[in-house]
Amino acid sequence: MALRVYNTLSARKEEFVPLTPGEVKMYVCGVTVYDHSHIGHARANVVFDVIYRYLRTRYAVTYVRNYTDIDDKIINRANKEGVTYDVISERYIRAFDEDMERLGLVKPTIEPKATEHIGEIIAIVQRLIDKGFAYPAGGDVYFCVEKFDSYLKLSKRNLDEMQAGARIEVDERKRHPMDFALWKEAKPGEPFWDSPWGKGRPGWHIECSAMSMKYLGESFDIHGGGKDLIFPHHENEIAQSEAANGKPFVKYWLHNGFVNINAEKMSKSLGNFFTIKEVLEKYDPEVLRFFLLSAHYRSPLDFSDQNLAEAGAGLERIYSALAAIARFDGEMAGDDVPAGTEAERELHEKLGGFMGRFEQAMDDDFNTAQSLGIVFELIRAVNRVLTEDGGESVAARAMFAAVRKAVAGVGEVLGVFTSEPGAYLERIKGRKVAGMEMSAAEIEQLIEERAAARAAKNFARSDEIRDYLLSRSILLLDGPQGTTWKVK
RNA sequence: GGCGGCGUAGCCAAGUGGUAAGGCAGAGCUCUGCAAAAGCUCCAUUCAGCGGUUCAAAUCCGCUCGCCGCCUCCA
Repeated sequence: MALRVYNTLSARKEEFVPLTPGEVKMYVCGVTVYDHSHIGHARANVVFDVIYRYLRTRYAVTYVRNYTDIDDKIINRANKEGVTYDVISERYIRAFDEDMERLGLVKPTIEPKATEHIGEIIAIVQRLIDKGFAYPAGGDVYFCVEKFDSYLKLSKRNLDEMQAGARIEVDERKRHPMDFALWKEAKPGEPFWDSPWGKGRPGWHIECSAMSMKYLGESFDIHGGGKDLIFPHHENEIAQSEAANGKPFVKYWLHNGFVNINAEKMSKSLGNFFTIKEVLEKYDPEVLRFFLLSAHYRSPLDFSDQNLAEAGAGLERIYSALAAIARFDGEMAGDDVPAGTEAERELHEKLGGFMGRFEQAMDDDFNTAQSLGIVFELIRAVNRVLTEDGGESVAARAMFAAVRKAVAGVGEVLGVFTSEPGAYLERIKGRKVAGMEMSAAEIEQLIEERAAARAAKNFARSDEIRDYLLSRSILLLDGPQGTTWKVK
């Protein structure tokens, strides 16, 4: 089945056909590095990480994700701290890289920095001036939006209406209020690069045009970012790039939805944001990732403790099942092992359609929420075989091996289920225990005491211990191999 | 004011013309000394509301209500 993606430019789902068969060139706007990244950044980056991972299974993908390492906010922060701009940008590039690594993102093919492409930026600005799309004004250079006919085709607005609602301070040197800066003259004390228009630095949007053009060419397949970048950032990128090159810039524009807090957008200006660092102190990175993929990437996603806890419960259910089948070291035996019981037949059926259904979900505009539902269905079938038949049969063992392989395959695309199941469960347990007043050793000791009481049929004492532990959120699980415990 | 999106069970969330996935929570049963976990069964005659198109609509169209986003830096 063919991959279909929602293209912001056409405002609908389209079949994905790369410009060059077999190859995909993809650019995603990274972060402006002036502070720690928050959950909204986590979502955008995880979403495009999954898109990249999925595309990789079918195409030779070149994935570029930039760092915008020169900008007003970086300069402001540097001034506040009394350091140079690059101290700030380097610090937060490291912080971003750390966050992304913890969230299990694969590295893009290329991670260029704006400041390393000043020459390319100047060349484009010059070309735009030569072609009459831009004009110098003082030490600034502006892009002339009226010269670019299809301006606002991505955000689907029109210039006149924009003016009516605009609250921007109009610079006298601009010919049209919506003209935007390609190059900004350096004020005293600001970092600068030499240019034909004097000392200055790039405007906000031009760096993405320069870097995408350099690494992916004048026309490429996919450009991504958060919904809030549609205007003005991506709109202006289109204007600059298409005016300079005289050809279509990007074929498919993909935009992810916001992370909300109480149904409101998480943002710096509202002050209602959580940094990735803070959240990872409380939740396992894989739980956060699982949560971010539990909704379709274009939908808004409400961030709350309850929702994170639910994601954690779901992920734990999957890992528990994987841990339960880990002890069966069955071999892959193909489809020819006859399934005996009804539960085995059900598992066989779920297993047979699994990868196809997963791909179908992902082919429909990267529907990760649906794909997780498919995983849960498989897991239930596994658990059923486990409880009803014990999972000892040759057929069951063979299917368990296939389940492990299938889940690993899905995990490779989604970037979850990548831990060894037992290790994951221990990790989660350890995280919960760390926040409690009881140590694991104390718990183990009480469990031993309870085992002795049970052996002596002293159920009153046995239950007393269990209730006591339960009051401390410790749940006991009696199994054939003895008693284990987990934190509620 | 302009443009855009969303509203599916107690909660989260798929489904965009063919008769409501999945998860969390909850109830009953099996298992168990009793529990827990797991499994099984149940849990939306209905998709914000009202009209319309259609053999058929949560899905298409119109209107109403509610929420949100962009138009200023933002993932």
